[in-house]
Amino acid sequence: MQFSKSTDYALHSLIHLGNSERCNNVGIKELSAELGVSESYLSKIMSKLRRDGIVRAVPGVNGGYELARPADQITFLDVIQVIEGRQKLFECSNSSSRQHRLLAEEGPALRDPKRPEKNDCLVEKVMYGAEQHLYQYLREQTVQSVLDNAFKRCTHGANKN
Amino acid sequence: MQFSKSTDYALHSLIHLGNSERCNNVGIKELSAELGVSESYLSKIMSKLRRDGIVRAVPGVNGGYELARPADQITFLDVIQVIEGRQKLFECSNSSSRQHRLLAEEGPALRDPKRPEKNDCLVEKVMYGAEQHLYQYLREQTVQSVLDNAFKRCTHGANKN
DNA sequence: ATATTATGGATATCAAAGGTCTTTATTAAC
DNA sequence: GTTAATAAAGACCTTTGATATCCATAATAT
Ligand code: SF4
Ligand code: SF4
Repeated sequence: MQFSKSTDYALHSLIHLGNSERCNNVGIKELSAELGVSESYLSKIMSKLRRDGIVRAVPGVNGGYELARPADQITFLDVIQVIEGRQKLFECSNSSSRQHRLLAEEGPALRDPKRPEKNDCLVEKVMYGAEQHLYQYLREQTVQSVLDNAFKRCTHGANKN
Repeated sequence: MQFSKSTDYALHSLIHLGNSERCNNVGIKELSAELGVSESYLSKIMSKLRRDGIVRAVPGVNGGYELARPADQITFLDVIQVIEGRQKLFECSNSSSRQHRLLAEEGPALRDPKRPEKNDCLVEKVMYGAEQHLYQYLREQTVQSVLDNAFKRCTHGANKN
């Protein structure tokens, strides 16, 4: 249960793009040098980000990447979901076991009344809650907020001396 | 970014143990049949849980497993950390890159004053926050709470008809 | 003693992450 | 138009980790 290196790279790339908004179109060469990751591999990641509308890309001379929208509208959750995929945090593997009947079909009379037969699983419900808590937090963290904090600390440190 | 099947199995095993507190010592055979998982594999998982003090085990005739402490003191976080390990959700892979200097060493004068040079990384700080949010939620979810909910739903369904 | 049960190690299998290389398509500049 | 620069996409490889099985060993009740 850990985020992949690709997510790491994607986040750092976006932070660099956000910090280079002056001269648009940052090339893969620059990103690669900045992060210390091979151009080949990093370009794969950038392509993913482009397909998902996080960045724009233009090929050719003086081409490169730029953020597709303001940095304060690119959340950590956005990035993580692009790179890691949108699968659920927990996916039941054996819903046909005997266990299942106890936890998800307990009330044999509770079936028809109102709601049909949604996800009544109690374990999944807990895990779904965990997912939502995590996502809610990650939705509030943006590329811009990291840049702001870096800037804030910089000036604050300067003032202090 | 998904919990492993092992975590799934571990949780279901513990739920079953918690539900069978009457007749102590549930054998691996019973657990295996209940979950539909091979005895070999499941026993590995149970061993892990035992080494970490989640369950007790006794070998020999009429041996088996039982919860090592009350079900309301076994949290989802406990189980997840035993099975998935205690690694951090995000671990920086290239803290020697140029990027790093911008984000973690920005204030060149902020070094000595008070705190030495702790984890000043802004990205890790965000991810650590995510981890704490997730963990806090998972700490509140116990094996017992799942059982309670199952029981509650059962009786409620019975009353309704 | 013997049957039963958990433990630990060795090993096999498979999918995914991580990474490289080559070819193609697109653009700017000459 | 030609050319150089650049991103995109696909084929490939390697390493790692999850999943899973089997067997030999230790412990326990009868
Ligand atoms: S109770 Fe939920 S998690 Fe367990 S087997 Fe049924 S659906 Fe899956
Ligand atoms: S800024 Fe943080 S995450 Fe980025 S390279 Fe430095 S330590 Fe790692």
